[in-house]
Amino acid sequence: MLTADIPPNQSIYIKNINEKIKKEELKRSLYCLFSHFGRILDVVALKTPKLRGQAWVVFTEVTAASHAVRQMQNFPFYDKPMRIQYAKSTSDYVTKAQGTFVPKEKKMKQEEKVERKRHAEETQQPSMPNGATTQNGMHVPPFQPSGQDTMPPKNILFIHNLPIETTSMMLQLLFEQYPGFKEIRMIEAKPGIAFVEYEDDVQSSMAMQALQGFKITPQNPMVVSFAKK
DNA sequence: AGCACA
Repeated sequence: MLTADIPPNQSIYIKNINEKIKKEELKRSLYCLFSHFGRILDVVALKTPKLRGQAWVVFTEVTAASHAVRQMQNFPFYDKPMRIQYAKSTSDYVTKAQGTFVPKEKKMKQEEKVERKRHAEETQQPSMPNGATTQNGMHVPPFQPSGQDTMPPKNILFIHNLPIETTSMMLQLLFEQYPGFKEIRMIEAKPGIAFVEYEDDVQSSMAMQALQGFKITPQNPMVVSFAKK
């Protein structure tokens, strides 16, 4: 089946994942990397011979999955570009929630198409060019694909739009929550910006996703990008 | 390349 022919699904299927990454770390990383697209219900990764190097991320909303498929396509993840498609079937997590779950042995023949809900979900979504507001009322700035046509991933983040009274201690409290944190660098002569260094670019990406748009004061959503060379 | 949920 042609990739483009797979109908939209709230679960995405990711392949070409670096197989050296341990399952639990992989799941955590995927969760961090994708959580800003929407609420994630489940992340599935198996290391069996047939399923290694692949994973599924289950969102609550098809539109979140659509954005993830487009914006994270080819994102360099542990040194390999992710290849993302919609999943071919509905996650057990959601069929269980819907009460339509069919246990493994029985689904030899799953012919009875559950097409009912399809068209309602395919309605094209305006692809948040100016950011979006989430269910909990938080404003999320537009996500800049950080791999391909903008800045390449880097272990150092560039932060701007900080309130001028920001101190490196304040930033440290925020950024040290994410693994691989090394240091904050600020320049006296240039208030409102900072550099944050992580051990590698996967870890810096996680922090970027997590803190993108974070407001130290209500007026200043911070803007996080990869530092230039 | 490979589409699962133990």
